Amino acid sequence: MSDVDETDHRLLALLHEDGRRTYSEMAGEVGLSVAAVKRRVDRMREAGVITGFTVQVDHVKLGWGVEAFTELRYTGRTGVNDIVTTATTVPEVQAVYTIAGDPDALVHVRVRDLPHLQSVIDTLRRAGTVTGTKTLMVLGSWTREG
Amino acid sequence: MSDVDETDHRLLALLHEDGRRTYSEMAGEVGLSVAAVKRRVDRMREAGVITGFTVQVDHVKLGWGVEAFTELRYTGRTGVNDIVTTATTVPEVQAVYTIAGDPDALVHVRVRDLPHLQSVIDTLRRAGTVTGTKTLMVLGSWTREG
DNA sequence: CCTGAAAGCTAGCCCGC
DNA sequence: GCGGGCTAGCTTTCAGG
Repeated sequence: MSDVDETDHRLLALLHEDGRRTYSEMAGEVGLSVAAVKRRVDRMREAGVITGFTVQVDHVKLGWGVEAFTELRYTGRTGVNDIVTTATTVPEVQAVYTIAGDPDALVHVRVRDLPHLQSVIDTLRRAGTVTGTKTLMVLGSWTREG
Repeated sequence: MSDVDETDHRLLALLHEDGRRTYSEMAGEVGLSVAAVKRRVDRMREAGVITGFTVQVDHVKLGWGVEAFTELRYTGRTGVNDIVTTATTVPEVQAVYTIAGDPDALVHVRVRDLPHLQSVIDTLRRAGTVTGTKTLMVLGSWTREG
């Protein structure tokens, strides 16, 4: 398995705060050489511990100010893949979580406004044999290190 | 407001795929000079459209293999801030969403195992005047660009 | 918005422990 | 296996046009 030591965790924490930090800056923080830091980061990418780097965006400033979670319930005949496949093809869907118990899935969506939300929910409702949905409107959110 | 044009959106999409992409690579993609790309990215950071850059991590490989959403319900006397403050001080909490209606909040947690999950839920339950919780265990997840 | 040059960074070596 | 130091080439940065 992946052998991630204390120094690796510190590097991950530094990259979590700022994914564009330079190797030389991190080297100074953890007390290693630039080459050693690069080797550790490369190794974590190779091992799949680091899956990538991304930009964090304020969606409200881009006009996508409405966020919601929709709980999905569907019949026993509907496979999990049907739901996930449909949901992932809807661009407004940010994430899909399959759940043990009730509901069967939780879908995180981000939309421009309420009519837009309604159309997305309608799309989800038509996926597979959905027996019911319940949508939780997000009023405010806090994300670690957002 | 923020004036984000088509080129800016293409830059955001490129950075979303790979937050460590170089300005020169993006310049080639959008057909601008390196300096022009840097100025646009700097401007978006300044405007708050870009809030930061971060690394994406496979938490399962780090031994945090259990993920769940906990719905919280609390009394009218409990302020939203009480819940959010408590939740954000719990390191296992990834995100807190305050919700319109029922439940009052949705908390995304990531833990090592089930006993660990139980202790986190107990902590949340003691926050403010929580009247009830319902935890949705995540079996599988898909995240856009995860 | 582009060009150009200096400073800084990255990526790949070799070497020692 | 781990680390450090080096260098060539690229990237970033900040003038100026």
